[in-house]
Amino acid sequence: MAETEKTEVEEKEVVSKNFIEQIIDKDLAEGVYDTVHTRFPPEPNGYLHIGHAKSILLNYGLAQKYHGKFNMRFDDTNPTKEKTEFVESIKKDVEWLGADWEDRLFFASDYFEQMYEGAVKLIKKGKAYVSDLSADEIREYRGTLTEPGKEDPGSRRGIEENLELFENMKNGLYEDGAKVLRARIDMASPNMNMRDPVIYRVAHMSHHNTGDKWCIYPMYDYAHPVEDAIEGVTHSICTLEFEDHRPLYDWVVRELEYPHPPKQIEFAKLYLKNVVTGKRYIKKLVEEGIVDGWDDPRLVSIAALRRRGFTPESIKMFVELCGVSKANSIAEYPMLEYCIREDLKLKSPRIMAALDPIKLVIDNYPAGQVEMLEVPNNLENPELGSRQVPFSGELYIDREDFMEEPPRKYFRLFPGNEVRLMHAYFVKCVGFEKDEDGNVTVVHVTYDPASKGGNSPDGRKVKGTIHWVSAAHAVKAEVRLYENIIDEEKGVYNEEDGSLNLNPDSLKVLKESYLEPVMKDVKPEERFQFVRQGYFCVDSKDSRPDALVFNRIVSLKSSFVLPKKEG
RNA sequence: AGGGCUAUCGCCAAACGGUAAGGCAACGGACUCUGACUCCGUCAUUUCAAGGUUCGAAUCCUUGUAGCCCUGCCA
Repeated sequence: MAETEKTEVEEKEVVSKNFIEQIIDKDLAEGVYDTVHTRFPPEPNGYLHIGHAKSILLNYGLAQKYHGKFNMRFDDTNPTKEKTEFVESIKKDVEWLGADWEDRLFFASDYFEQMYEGAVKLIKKGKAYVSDLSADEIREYRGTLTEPGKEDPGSRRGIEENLELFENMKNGLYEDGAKVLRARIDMASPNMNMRDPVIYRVAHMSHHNTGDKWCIYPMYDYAHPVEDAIEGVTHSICTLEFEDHRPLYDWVVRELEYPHPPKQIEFAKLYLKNVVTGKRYIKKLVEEGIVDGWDDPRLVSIAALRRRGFTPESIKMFVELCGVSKANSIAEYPMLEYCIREDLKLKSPRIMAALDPIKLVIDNYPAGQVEMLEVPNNLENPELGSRQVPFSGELYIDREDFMEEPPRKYFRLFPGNEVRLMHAYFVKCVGFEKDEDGNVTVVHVTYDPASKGGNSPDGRKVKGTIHWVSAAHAVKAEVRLYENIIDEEKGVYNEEDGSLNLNPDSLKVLKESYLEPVMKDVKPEERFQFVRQGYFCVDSKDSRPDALVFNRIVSLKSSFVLPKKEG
């Protein structure tokens, strides 16, 4: 006991901190901050996917770990892209993942007044000016990656005039695009973001939150640091592509003289190999009816993962396994599969199901007899209790558990072979029937009554144990099996036309599977292991009490591969 | 000489000048009433490359190379 405790402590010490935690530790130690306050700031312009889960869980996890706070904030500064529909779906997804923002749900648009005042302050300091340049002209004046930009004529305006013009912008005197407010920084900066970035634009458009109150809207680079500062965020965590924006972020908090300026830290996004996350691609799949909406179980939106049957715990395990760094990287899907198997292993009951059923007839079983067998729900977790399973002389088994001519090392049913019916009896194959197409329809066996419970008193062994359901008692269900929607051989994108390389077999629907009778009262989102088949989840969208639908979340690992048939 | 960032096993990722953790995957084997689980074993003499500093380098220096990001009135 003392021994194991010691090793556990040692193992804990080995767990190293990621680079963000190291920065936070340093900040705390040096007194830069005395608390940790993070936030998840999505723009409500689409559905969240697995990549967002990393950001959500990272930010929430840090707040928890350091006993700090985590805010939920919608970064809704561009009314042309945002919809209330998305704020609702995002809230649902974040909640489902378990990231609790308590009473701190915010909208950037709630700060429009303060942002406006901040802009006025910049103008008064001579740090911002109104520009008359068109979008095209601004681009021209900006210069290129190798040449410096030119001064904007508006830059020469006096403070009073800028103040007046900016107020006019706010009051709706100008058309969209006629004027912008620019920060005065450095038109010759090697960092393009510092070449007098636009910080306010005119847009006469209704906003999902503020309606028609405003016709000028702040740009991300100006708005974001202000939002963070207002909320008391300490560590503003974002993705790598914003590294070049950090000097601007720092410029804003400095010029606005916030007493406790937040700090931006960038980390690498989470990508999954052979997975589509691009909005326009998914939109196309939905429109073409290739997938059943944004929550199609083959997709990796949070809603899709939820519908497929992934648990929040498994997603959390996955992002933690992936780690946090600044190196662009692509995780492999089997890592996610590992996490859901690991999470469900002890949590979910294990039941028997014949997905692609064929009849098994026990020739010597007393006609009409039914035995009730007591079967544990999870051998590895006794807390899950047990259930009654009816056994009779006519069962369904899976088609793949019988072969007329077995290859070497095939342990299941074939003429003359004896196997165990799980939790029941030894049976020996004595024959089979085929239809006119040559498909096996019925397998005939005889059973050994002495082997009840699954072992023979004479000590003889069988190599195979197969699952079954009693035909007369079985519950019929639809079962959907999934593969990657992408053809993994070819990769995600077609090199010629940029289209997706789709896997035509990504969805396999089994209309007539048979499950144990306990399954008849199952609820949406309930999860089970179907013995030897994988983990399954009751579909929340299509399943009905009288027409059950199951999604396979993930198959079980298997080291068994059918040898190729010679010839 | 535009700027910024990154490079450690097939994939992720530690190591912070003291002699390459761990996980996923894979492969052996044991166990097994799930060909699952579990267990045991194998899997980087070498860290993008080449030089240099040092008793000692993945870590420091030099010079290269490769990849990602930046020229929205998007975020």
